[in-house]
Amino acid sequence: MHNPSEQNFIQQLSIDCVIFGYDDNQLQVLVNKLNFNGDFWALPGGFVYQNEDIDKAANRILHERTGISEIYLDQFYVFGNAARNNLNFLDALIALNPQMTIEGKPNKEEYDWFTKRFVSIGYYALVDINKVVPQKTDIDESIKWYNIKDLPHMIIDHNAIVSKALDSLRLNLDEKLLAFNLLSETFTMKEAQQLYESIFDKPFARNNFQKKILDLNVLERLEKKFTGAANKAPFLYRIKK
Amino acid sequence: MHNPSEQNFIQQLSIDCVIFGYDDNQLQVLVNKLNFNGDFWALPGGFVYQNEDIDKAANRILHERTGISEIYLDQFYVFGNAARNNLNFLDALIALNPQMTIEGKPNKEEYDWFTKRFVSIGYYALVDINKVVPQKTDIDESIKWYNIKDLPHMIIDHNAIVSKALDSLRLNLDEKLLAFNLLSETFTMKEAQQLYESIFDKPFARNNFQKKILDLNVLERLEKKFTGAANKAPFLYRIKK
DNA sequence: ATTTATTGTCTAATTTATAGACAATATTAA
DNA sequence: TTAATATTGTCTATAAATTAGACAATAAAT
Repeated sequence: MHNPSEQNFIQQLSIDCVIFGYDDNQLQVLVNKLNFNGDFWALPGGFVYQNEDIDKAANRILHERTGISEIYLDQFYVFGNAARNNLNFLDALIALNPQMTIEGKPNKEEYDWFTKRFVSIGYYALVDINKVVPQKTDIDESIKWYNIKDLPHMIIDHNAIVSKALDSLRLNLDEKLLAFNLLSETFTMKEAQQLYESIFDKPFARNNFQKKILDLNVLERLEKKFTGAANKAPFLYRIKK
Repeated sequence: MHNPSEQNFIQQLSIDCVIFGYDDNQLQVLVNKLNFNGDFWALPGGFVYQNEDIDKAANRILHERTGISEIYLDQFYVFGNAARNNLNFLDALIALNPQMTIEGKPNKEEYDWFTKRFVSIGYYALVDINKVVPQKTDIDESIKWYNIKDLPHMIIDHNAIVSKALDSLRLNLDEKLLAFNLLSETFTMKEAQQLYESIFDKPFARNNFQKKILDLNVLERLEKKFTGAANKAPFLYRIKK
């Protein structure tokens, strides 16, 4: 990425994406570690070009980091406290990374651009974790899935952003049939139930969960899935076309 | 208001407020008519100072136009299409208001500031219409309550903003007990029911509505309200302290 | 053939929501 | 003074939805 202060972005406006996946019976969130000395973690984010819809910008950011698009993505909240800026983060970063400075001083334009107060629009995305190969950008040392219960401490308010995104996910899960975006194309009822249990962090009764999901009338039943386990094989389901 | 391009606002970011009231058995929205030649209506809105939380900015805007604060106010959506700007509106305004130009040209800084693409954060507020005396600012010719079913055609996407605000109001009405913000301090059950009916634009059964509301366990019953009508006098209620 | 763990589904019990009914009552009309 | 009228408050009956309990079906191991 080039110096954003030289690009045609809207100033002081950013987008932060909470990209949810599901693996290992747990909700996962895509987090990148910044490619600098020091342990700086951040949500995938970016800025909005002057001629770009904010939804398109969020899609672009999602595509950059996951290689996929046309995925469920929705804004959920705007984080706009006056004190919300990169000052502390950037000073810590520069202190640990003298190569960023010229004769001891950071690039002034870039520093000024970054350290202003930012209003950030939070988007959350739901992806099939098997379809995503997380992509580093040149500011990333790594980008990885983290169990939502075991996230690293991230910069600024990014941990709070994840928390708010989870609230929104829970609120909208049923109404917008969001859960199936997190599963593979075909799945068993047990997998769907475990996903619900991990999202809401509470158990569901098996018999009634199955009824509730089937009563949605959005799934079609496919062949059985023989797992080799010593019991009745479950059916596979997928969303009706 | 001074030329906003000379003030310390965040650029290209605005706030638009959908201020809901309730009167005449109908939801009402506060709309101002701009103090220029031509019929330009707009939602109360404004910009965010560099050192101001976005929630504080929304509160300030609300207070400017209604004289009240500490009222229910919440962000509900961000409107951020790339094509979202004041260009058409401002050109129409200038064409009808030659006094805005100097030697046929508008103030360039102000014009440039206003005609950029704006990302607008939508807030909705719920007020007791009896406590509000709508306040003109110096850009307003008038500011008035309009029946939500009979709003004027407003600038840019303000009519769509109201529509989205109403969706959010309906979604959150029960969960956050929002309705009582729209009523006077004391009210009858019938008034509460009529409010619900106007918000959802559908009838509620009287017996079950009363049960539902009382089962919320948030109201206390006061004395009867003698209206002079030839029938049993209804009780007054208010929110428990 | 028997055992085991899990799945799919049925029915019963409980809770919640909706509909119907009626007594209470503030005023008007007789 | 009494009856009529319109509306309010609340009760009960019915219907619908949710939750809990039960059991047959079955894939593989014993």
